[in-house]
Amino acid sequence: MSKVTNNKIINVVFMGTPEFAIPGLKALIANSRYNVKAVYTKVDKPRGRGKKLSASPVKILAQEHNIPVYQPNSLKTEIHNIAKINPDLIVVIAYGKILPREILELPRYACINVHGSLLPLYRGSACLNAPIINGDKKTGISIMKINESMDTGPILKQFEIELNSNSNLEYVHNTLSKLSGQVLIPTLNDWIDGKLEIMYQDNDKASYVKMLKKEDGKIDWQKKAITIDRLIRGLNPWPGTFTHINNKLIKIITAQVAPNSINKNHKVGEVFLESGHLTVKCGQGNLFILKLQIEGGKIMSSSDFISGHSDIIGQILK
RNA sequence: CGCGGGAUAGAGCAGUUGGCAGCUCGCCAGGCCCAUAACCUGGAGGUCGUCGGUUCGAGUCCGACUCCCGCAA
Repeated sequence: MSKVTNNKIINVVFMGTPEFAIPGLKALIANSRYNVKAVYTKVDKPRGRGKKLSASPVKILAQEHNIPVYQPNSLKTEIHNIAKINPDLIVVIAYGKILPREILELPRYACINVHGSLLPLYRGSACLNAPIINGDKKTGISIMKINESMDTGPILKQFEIELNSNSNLEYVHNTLSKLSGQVLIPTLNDWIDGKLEIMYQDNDKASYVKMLKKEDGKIDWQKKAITIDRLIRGLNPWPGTFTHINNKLIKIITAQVAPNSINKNHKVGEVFLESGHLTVKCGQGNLFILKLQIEGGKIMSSSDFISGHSDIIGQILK
């Protein structure tokens, strides 16, 4: 064990795909102790209208810095290539693929993952959404050593942020993403310099969140207003929450639980006006709809919507 | 060439078989009331996305283009 800080350049392979991984990759690129030798990201997929091929944010950033980009379908065929790169460290942020054991064993400072929840809570891919949907008071990021199963490895460090009744997915995503960019380098430094004690996860307290499907955003008006509001905050802007009126799709962008004082005789899912707000009766309580989006239209405030659709008052959403 | 919807007043929308450009909200001026996200009267605000075609006449029919959006990924 040496007390002298190791100033040797750390060769890094970075693996990541979406916007969430960008601050972390930027931090690595900007720091002179780390040398990003290669970037792994998911293959370009047809996205958007017209099904045009589009590159991941991580790929675009890597190319801007002339870092070699690899996009294999499976990492199993890449073991040889990564061994050739001979990284001291592999950093994984939202890559979207499982790393085979042989790769885990390659770098001497291991494979380190930044996960968007306070593990052992919310292992899995919907880790950003789950705390909001469940109404948690806090969430955060866990920087951990990857082992063979999903998000179960020992934790190097955790960083918390607070949530309140207005926190939405966009806030959690942006805040945690930015936070990961700030804390990644100090944590890696401590790890490499042997200053960290790793903490094993308590499997009894663990939970797993499945990958979100579009259908998860369908609003069930039978549920409590507060539950629906959490769902809306936890799923927007992506994958979004929606309902139907007259067989037309309406996305609910933002809402707010209405005061308890309203207690009129409406059916569940019925739309009515209350103090100028577009309001929906829920299984318990009422929900003010603040912003929505109709098929083919842009996001608009509910008051704008009412201007041209006053006939929806009294209709039932389903 | 993945499927589909749309562009009309500041905002949201309607506009039938081509025939004077409309509605709700907002805005401006005035009025009313103890009072209101209330009501009354008056007013401003449009090259109907762009270009071309058909027609005596096009928001409306035909063609091309630009932009926006839902599905799907």
